[in-house]
Amino acid sequence: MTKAMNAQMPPLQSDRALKRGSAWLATAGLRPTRQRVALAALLIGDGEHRHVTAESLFVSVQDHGERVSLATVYNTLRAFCQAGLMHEITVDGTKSYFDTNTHDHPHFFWEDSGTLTDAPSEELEITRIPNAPDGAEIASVDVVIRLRRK
Amino acid sequence: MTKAMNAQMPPLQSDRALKRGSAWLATAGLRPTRQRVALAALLIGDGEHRHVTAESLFVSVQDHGERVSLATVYNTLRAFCQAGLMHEITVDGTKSYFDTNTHDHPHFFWEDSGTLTDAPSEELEITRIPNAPDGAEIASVDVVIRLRRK
DNA sequence: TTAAGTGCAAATTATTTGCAGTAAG
DNA sequence: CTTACTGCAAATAATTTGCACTTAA
Repeated sequence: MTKAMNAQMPPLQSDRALKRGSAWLATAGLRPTRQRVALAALLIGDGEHRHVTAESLFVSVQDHGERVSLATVYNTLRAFCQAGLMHEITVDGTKSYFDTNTHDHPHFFWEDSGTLTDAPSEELEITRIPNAPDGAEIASVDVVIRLRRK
Repeated sequence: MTKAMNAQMPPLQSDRALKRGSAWLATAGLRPTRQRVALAALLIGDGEHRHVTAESLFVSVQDHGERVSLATVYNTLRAFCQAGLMHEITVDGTKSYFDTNTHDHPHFFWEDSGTLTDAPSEELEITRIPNAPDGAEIASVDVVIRLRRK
């Protein structure tokens, strides 16, 4: 089956995953359409956090035999971000990454493969941060650790 | 004149600025063409560091009465980065920013205006950083402080 | 003289949007 | 029913590229 092909995005669309996906949508008041439930199940169906691009999620959903258009994947990811279910992360310039973990945390960016993963936030210690200039406040502090293969 | 219009990108193309620009190119072994010297003078002609996008630099150079095509601005910025004269910074997703300060330092990103400025690095204190996973080494640590107007 | 640089215009890539059809509440 | 969602195809936006022309060395 597609299980082996799918190491990076494996949550099967089991009943449990679908149920979790629907619940996740419900917390944000989003309509549980077939497409959204499928995407949600892939994203958080196994309880793990996940980093995807529109394209990678599109491939995943197809691997699972669901018909969802690429435009809908884009629109859905945008809807999830607006609803606060996900966060958009900018590291690459050419494409957008989306993270199901909405807490402020550092990332590893693997420059060779263009992969984004979580960095252990316990191992990051920022003891002082520049003050926001007058009239501004800090919205977020993005920390990206760029990695190159040794 | 254009001086007032040009608060963000003011280095006049004085002899001194042009000379500095040429010297800068020379340090990287880049051919001092008319276009490159003009762009270099705008970028580092007054000794200040600068954050530009291809588009903003294109507008600046035109304000100074120089004929340089947008494609050449793109190609030149890429050449400057490859030569190590500048650094590319990814914060926006839609466009690339280029910084004449090649030292690792934090940035403020003004979300409303899409402006990038330096944050005082003395005020940033990172006392611990996640180790690079096996087989990888840290290429850089990018810190972007996103600001919203209060 | 000759390899590198420049400038168009066309191509590419990621993403968004208009609009007619479909489905959730 | 009625309003939001979906899907296609066309539109955008930033950037790159092919190729004939120019210029620095």
